[in-house]
Amino acid sequence: MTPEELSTAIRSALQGAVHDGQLQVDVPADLRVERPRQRGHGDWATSLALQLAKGAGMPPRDVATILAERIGQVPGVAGVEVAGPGFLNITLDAASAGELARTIVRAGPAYGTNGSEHGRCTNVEFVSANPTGPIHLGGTRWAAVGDSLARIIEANGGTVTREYYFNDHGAQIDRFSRSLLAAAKGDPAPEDGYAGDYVLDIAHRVMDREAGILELPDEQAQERFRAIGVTMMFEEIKASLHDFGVDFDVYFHENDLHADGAVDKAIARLTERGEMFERDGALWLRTSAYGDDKDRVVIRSNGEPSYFSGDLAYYLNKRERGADRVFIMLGADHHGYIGRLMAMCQAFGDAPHENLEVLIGQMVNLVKDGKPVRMSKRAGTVVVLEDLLDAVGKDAARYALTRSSTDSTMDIDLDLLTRHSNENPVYYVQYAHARTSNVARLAAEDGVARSDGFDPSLLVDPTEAALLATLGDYPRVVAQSATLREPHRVARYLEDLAGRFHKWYDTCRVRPLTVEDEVTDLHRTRLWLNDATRQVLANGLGLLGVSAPDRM
RNA sequence: GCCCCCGUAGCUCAGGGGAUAGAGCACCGCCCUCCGGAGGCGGGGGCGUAGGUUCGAAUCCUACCGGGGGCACCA
Repeated sequence: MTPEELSTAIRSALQGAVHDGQLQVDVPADLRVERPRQRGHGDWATSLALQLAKGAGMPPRDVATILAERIGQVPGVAGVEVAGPGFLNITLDAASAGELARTIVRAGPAYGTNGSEHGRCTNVEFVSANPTGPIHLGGTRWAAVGDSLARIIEANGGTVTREYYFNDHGAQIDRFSRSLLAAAKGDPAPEDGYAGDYVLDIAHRVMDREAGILELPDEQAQERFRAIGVTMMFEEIKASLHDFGVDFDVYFHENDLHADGAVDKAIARLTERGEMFERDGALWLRTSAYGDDKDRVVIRSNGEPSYFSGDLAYYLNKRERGADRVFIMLGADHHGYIGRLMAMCQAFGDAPHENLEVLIGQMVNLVKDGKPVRMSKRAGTVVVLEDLLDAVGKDAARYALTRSSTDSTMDIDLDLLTRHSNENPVYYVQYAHARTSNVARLAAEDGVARSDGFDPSLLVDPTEAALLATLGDYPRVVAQSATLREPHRVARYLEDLAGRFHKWYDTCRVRPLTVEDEVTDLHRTRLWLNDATRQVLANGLGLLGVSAPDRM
């Protein structure tokens, strides 16, 4: 029995009590069972009676008693107990609980998925780092989290477009190309330019590609450096993201919005809607009408479009390409941007926080010996995606960046990058998966086969009940991670599951102790449970973009 | 001044109102003649402060304290 099935059964029990006049309450829309923290409080618990007591005009324990009697009749429920102020603690019979192992194995990769996002197309824009250098830690965090979130929404049945906004239009590109030119000439980097070995590296590669580029007049040379250098940088970013397991469906160039008239179109649309106005020689969007602090310039008084103009066009473009919902993931240093983006959304006639969501992630700090380290090119403490990848590998890097909430600033310890340590919880989870693989392999050698027997009533060990209950939680974790946009919940869940598995493994053998011992249904049934665990670990790790190794 | 995020164990962090607040790491002590000890068992220690809402608050609200990040005709 899955927790969903149990919840449904409880709902029926409640409806029955209402129907028979035992209780006079509204049946709540959200009715669910929870895993009690304490052992001894049953397999599942609900505080339903406590919630209903007031409306029913009865003491909570009386409500609980009425419900307990009815829930106790549900097939598969071994016992119901009224506890404390009115909790209902429910124990399933082993057979009913154990059936879940077979359900999971049969569902395979589909276990935990659902259709709640079916028919909805979400455009997820993340990373979007400027092509003026490698991806820093902040962008790396978004790469991991954004890709996971995309996977999770897909697991909820949604269609996702992963999108990278490639900012190749404005002043920072000029600074980058001037920096390349300066580096090529052996001059120091411009005041407001970019420094670092990678600039010199790109400059050299541009010169290799285009011999004689330095013979050109500065202006033309700079333009060549821009065109070639930006493309090279872009390819590098793409390649390192790929190595990180993140591939975008669309790399969108800001330049195109300006070149193909998309900006003009967006402005025309907003003008039609009466949202634009002129002041001081500039063209403005009246974002203050929709909650923004102030109005925002779209075309500057010098005739140049502002950065914001690209956002207008880009949003419209995404919607016209079929996105029902647009996610934009930004660093905390951009939180001040939310107001104008939401106002823009509304100005287009869309629903803010429905058609558009801005997800803010806090910063990543570099730490050494518990002390913050400023990222400094001179000190060699700039850490980029490749550094993290080289140091700990894709799995550990992605896991570490995904396992905590994006609401918290994150510290990355510099020592981790040099120590190659096994402290990462990812190994705990991966090891559990490797163990399940090992057990399955050895069981097969011993002639233990799932197909020969399955008797879930044999799964009576407390560690088996705990493992089963945790396995049953997985679908809700996937659903909740999606609705809250919080991939870290999957990671935390996997750590819990891995722990339950390790404890079970320590207590319950899947294979006979020796070759002389007979293979029984207990062994076979436990193999089902082992394989179910393996499946869920693999499914969950997949959502994080982390591999599920058979050996470590 | 205004806005956003955070403050939970020595450290890094989970805990979207529920029972005795958890995990990893670190520290101490144990556990395979038995599926991989990258494991398991036990121990010490914690919700920034003060109010409020609630049968019940780490969780919701308010104020304050502390830390981080923002408040451009820059991108």
